[in-house]
Amino acid sequence: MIRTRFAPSPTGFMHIGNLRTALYAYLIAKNKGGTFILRIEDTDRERYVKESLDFIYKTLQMVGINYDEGPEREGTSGPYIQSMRTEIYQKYAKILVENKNAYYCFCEKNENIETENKKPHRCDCINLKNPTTEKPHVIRQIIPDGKTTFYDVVYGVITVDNSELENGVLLKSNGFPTYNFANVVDDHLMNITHVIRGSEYLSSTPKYNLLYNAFGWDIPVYIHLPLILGSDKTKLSKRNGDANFSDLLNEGYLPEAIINYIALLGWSPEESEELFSLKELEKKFTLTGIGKSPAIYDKKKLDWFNTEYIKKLDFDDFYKFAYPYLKNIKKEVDYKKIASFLRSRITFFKDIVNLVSFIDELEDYDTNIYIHKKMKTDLQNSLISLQEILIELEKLENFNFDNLNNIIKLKIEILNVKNSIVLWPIRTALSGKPTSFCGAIELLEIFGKEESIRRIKIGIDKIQKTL
RNA sequence: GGUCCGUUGGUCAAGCGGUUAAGACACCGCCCUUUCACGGCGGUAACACGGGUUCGAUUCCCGUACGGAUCACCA
Repeated sequence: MIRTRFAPSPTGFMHIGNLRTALYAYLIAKNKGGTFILRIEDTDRERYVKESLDFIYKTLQMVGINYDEGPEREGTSGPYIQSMRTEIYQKYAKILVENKNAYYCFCEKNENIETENKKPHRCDCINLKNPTTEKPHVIRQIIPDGKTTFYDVVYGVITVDNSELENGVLLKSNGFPTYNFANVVDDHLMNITHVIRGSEYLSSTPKYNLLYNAFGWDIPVYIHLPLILGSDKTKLSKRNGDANFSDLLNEGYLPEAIINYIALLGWSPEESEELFSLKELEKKFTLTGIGKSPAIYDKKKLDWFNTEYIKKLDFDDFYKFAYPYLKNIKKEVDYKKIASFLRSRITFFKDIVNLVSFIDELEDYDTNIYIHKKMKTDLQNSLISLQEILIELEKLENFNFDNLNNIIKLKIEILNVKNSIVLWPIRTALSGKPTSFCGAIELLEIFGKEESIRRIKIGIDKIQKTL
């Protein structure tokens, strides 16, 4: 039975990289009917940010990643918040001291870190005969001589010389465990079978193995995930594309689109299909599909997923999301009709604002937009079309699609011209824009008699002035 | 700087000794069409470099270059 966990620390926003780690851990468990656990690693009291816990819960909930065990959802090995387990870590740290796999250390905290010529911490505290534990101290791991080899599912066999490894702190002087230690203890106590985390932990993995060995515990399966980089190939940041879940939501991305996109950042399915719901991902996820080279986060593709998911929305949901933007239209128009035209034309719901702006206000426009090579229109024939159609519109009472369609078809026949020579000028006069979300007849219907005639007259007037 | 990891089109990526080197996004063109969009069809574009191994290397090995990670009483 597979048991995986997502173990975020509540120190900030839910970053896209973290979300992907959560997603993969979830998928790896669910693909095999396993258990997915959420564990909060809040052992750093200084960096603790209260709101970030909410971000974590809310994000997972919104994207549909439900944990089987975790805070508020206790399973067999809780509590799942590390700050509530400090005695456990202290107990296990003492066991290691008794084992001679750890020792009390009274060294000063290493504040100024030099990046060059760093030597792993080794100190004489290890030789102290009867350390007085009343004095401030930490407990450090003892790194034996030799080499450590481990296997990672995506990166393969990796060997590191132990001299590279530090006698790392296990228990801080304030009694809290460090990440490394709490992580190992909890993963064992919670029976985690597969450890899924970012590849930045690759180089500290040997220390974990040494810890497992010191306790005589089984080593879990390691699955390190390639990094996600920004557009400039450096670590994601505000400058190169940013990416935390709530920002993306605010920008107008749907949770389904975000999940689908990040699922494909570092993993590829066996078939070439790319549009997957969470449920489908659960079925299709494979360890062999995980790549090892870093992926660059590119919003262009996310945009595409978003337009796809918007198109997939059923009309009622689409309308629900579109309504806040549609209701800002002052003119009395048929929102649902407009919404139906918008469906395949937006990447974000906020795009509606610009697409629809001409409805309330006919902006001043250049008569050049009447001239369209492919539509075979120029100012002269546009003028004639508008003048001719105006006469008919003034006679027509009910501006419904069929009526409008009939008189326009008839007019086209009488004038004996290409459809577009009549339709393009109408569309242009009504919208005042080179493009619009629907065509001439639909616009006439939306605007109704009075406004349609007003705009066509403006168009006629403008063209006459230009000529 | 030490150690570890990576390198297929602009981006995501298949490939796992012999292929016309998939597919997706983006871009361009054509078709459809009353504009735009949707949809359909097509196109441009890649194996970082140098040595090996091999009958044959994108694929295996070794260097080089470039990129990244890590080296905290942070996770």
